[in-house]
Amino acid sequence: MGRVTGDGTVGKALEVLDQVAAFGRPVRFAELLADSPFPKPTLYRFVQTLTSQQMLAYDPERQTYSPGLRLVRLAHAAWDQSTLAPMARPHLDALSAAVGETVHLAQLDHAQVLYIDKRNANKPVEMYSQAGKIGPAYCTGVGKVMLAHVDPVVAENAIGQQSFHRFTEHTLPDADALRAELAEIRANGYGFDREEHEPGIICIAMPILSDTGRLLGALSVTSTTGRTNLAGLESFEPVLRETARKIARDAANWNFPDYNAKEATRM
Amino acid sequence: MGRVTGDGTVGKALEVLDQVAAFGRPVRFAELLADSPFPKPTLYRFVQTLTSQQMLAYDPERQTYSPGLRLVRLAHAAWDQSTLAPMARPHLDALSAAVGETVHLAQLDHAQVLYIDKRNANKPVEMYSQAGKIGPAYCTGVGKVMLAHVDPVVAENAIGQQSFHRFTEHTLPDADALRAELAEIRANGYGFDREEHEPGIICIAMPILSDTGRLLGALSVTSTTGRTNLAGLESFEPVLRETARKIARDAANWNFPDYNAKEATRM
DNA sequence: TAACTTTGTTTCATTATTTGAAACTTAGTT
DNA sequence: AACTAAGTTTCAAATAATGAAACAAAGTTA
Repeated sequence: MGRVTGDGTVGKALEVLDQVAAFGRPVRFAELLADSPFPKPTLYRFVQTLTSQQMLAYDPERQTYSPGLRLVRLAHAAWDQSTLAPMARPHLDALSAAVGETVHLAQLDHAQVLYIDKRNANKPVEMYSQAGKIGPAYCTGVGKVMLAHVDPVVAENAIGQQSFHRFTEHTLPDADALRAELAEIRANGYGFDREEHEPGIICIAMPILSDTGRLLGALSVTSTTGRTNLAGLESFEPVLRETARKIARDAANWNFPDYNAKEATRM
Repeated sequence: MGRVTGDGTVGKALEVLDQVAAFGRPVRFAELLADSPFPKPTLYRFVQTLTSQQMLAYDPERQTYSPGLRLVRLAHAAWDQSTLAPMARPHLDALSAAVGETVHLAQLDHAQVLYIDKRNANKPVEMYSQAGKIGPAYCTGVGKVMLAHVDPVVAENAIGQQSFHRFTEHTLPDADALRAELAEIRANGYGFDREEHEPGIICIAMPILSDTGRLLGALSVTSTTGRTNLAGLESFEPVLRETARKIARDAANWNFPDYNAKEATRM
């Protein structure tokens, strides 16, 4: 299943890392090999290298590999430096308290939705379980509002990569339906998920835009058809809009051009 | 500051990734170069490759690099597959409710403590902020109980890597003091942090051991000298021990030898 | 016990990639 | 216009990756 990796040895090694992560459970060398574009010794050395680098963890008893702890360390830095999450946190807390429903914060990653934070109304803990999770862009509220507001070239590219798998009878069936929906979202300024991903699950989603109009991420409030309906969710629009604005404001001030803090040393 | 990387090109690229993560803020190419063992074009290509692989994110406006979103995706898999966190979660919830204080779940990573989950008694949200964080082993409760119960070769190696920076007047000053403390912890079965890392902060820590005695991780309950003392914390010992036992039990059953689930395909 | 099978590991000549001094480009000074 | 600093490209030499084949170890079957 040779992908068009490029990027030399490093790219290939990372492809192996993705493969292990995708298995979702400890995996044996032979299982990787059966699905690998690489010949046996090549794959073997990649796995050895990644393990020695703590990017993979090896269980000698079961002879299995899993994603390694170094990834958790590195991701902590990524989450803290490269996402909206740290500065959005207090605003998410407030939003969650205000609406009393599950709240998501997401960013666009490649052509997918990456959830970077979450508040679960009732039991407010379940978090890392969601942060880092990815979802489809074409059938989630946050996905659609982000596609609607991102650079058109990026959007078209992303649209071309959607699977348009029909999760429910309300799932948008193809690229044209999605494009029409995106136009409507642009007109309104926000969007809905009308049971397009899971039956009974609806949400209202709001883009987070910088003052120059650049897409930063998206917020959503999720509920069920048993508890409310789209009109009910629409009543959250003002607080959602305000929260998005605050996050965008804080985001503008955060990337502190603080380049005097650490002076270049030798050279 | 050339480390003994080894592992060829992949190892070097990951070293660069660590360097970017360590900066803790968006960083320019020249800043990396000033602190890099690699010559300019070599570092340049690593950064290019990592960026193209989404392991780094590039901000063209500011010409800065940060850890990339792919790390967040990968870490989600790592956290879910390679840590105690998923199966420990309900037990942590229960423990947190029982003791009403901040609770940590940690694992040993290399010679450091890696916090993989947390319950904050009062405001129970603040999580990913802690998951992925690392801490010193020689002056934290979880660090010491883990060093006390891990394979002696690993422990000695880890002891050799501790900095023994004197955070407070109670910080253990050197390897010998630490070894004595570890012996005492082994005798008791659990340990304390006696304001060794931060003044006023104390904790009781309990190792999580498999039925064969292998170290899996550690739990701790943290409080302040204002609210309680070591004797007060010691009253949590039974519930801590029981929680550790339950997590170990679930851990034994989880690594489902489920190798019929996905059959190797071609080959 | 011996033959077979499966899985994991090592070898080594060939091939392809990485390497880095130097040169070049671009943008921002002075 | 001359200078400077940061980023980018070039290309021959040095190095590392490659993978067919052989090997070792563990488990299975006869």
